[in-house]
Amino acid sequence: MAANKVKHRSTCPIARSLDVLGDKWTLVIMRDALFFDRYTFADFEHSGEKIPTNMLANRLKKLVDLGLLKKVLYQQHPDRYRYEPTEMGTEIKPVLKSLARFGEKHLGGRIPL
Amino acid sequence: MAANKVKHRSTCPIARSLDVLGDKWTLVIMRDALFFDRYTFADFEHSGEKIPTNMLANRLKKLVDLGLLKKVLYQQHPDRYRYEPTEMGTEIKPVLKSLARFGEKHLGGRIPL
DNA sequence: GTATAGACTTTCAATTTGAAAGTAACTTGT
DNA sequence: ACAAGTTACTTTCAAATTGAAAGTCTATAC
Repeated sequence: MAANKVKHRSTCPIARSLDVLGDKWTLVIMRDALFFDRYTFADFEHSGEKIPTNMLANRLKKLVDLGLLKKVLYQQHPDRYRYEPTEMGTEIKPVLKSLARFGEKHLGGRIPL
Repeated sequence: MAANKVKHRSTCPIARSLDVLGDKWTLVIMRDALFFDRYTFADFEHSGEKIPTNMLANRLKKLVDLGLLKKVLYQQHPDRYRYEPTEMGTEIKPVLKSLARFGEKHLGGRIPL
């Protein structure tokens, strides 16, 4: 499922963004990658949001297919990869920032730590 | 389920926003209410995204409970209500705009019409 | 050879979603 | 008066998704 193979329900750019980002986990993973320097599977797994590992694996694969994250080899024997934001991935920041503003103002959210 | 009764998975404002907005339909409804002057059940139903009516009813209720939309009587005998954005509801606009930007740039989205 | 680590994958029950049909309250046309 | 239409849902139920838990795989360390 590459970015250009995603099925979109309409031509609306908002609906299209929601087709790929509109769920409970995808943007939380991007938050970790973009703002909290989390890169490995275990990093994301222990981010504090209790994402199930099968969901995490599924979403990481989706994000790589979409081109928002890329796998980078960081160790051999055994080969291990980190997930890093791509150029396109960094463009999710404005979405996360607007969500953060809304959450801070209306949902009592405070940045962890 | 009033806004202050929503269960949040963490204190992170991004995760909290996603707890209430992170699905396929919620923000599409806010898009219609905020940018396309759609107000009635039928308006939302026929917005072109083919939202099932049970999902629409469920999400409208949730959005009213959260305080992002309010029901306004627009006709009597039978009583009929329109859904209008609240002050708080208008603060979703930055989220929608950032999603629209991303969708336009990377997902081939164009505003319908 | 036993244990540990990291990164998943599998299994399966429970929850959510969506397609379709049904209900309810009232108005309009004949 | 009665049938048909309008608006706004609600119900039903099968299919898809989610999530908790356990299992797998590859390799190093002791």
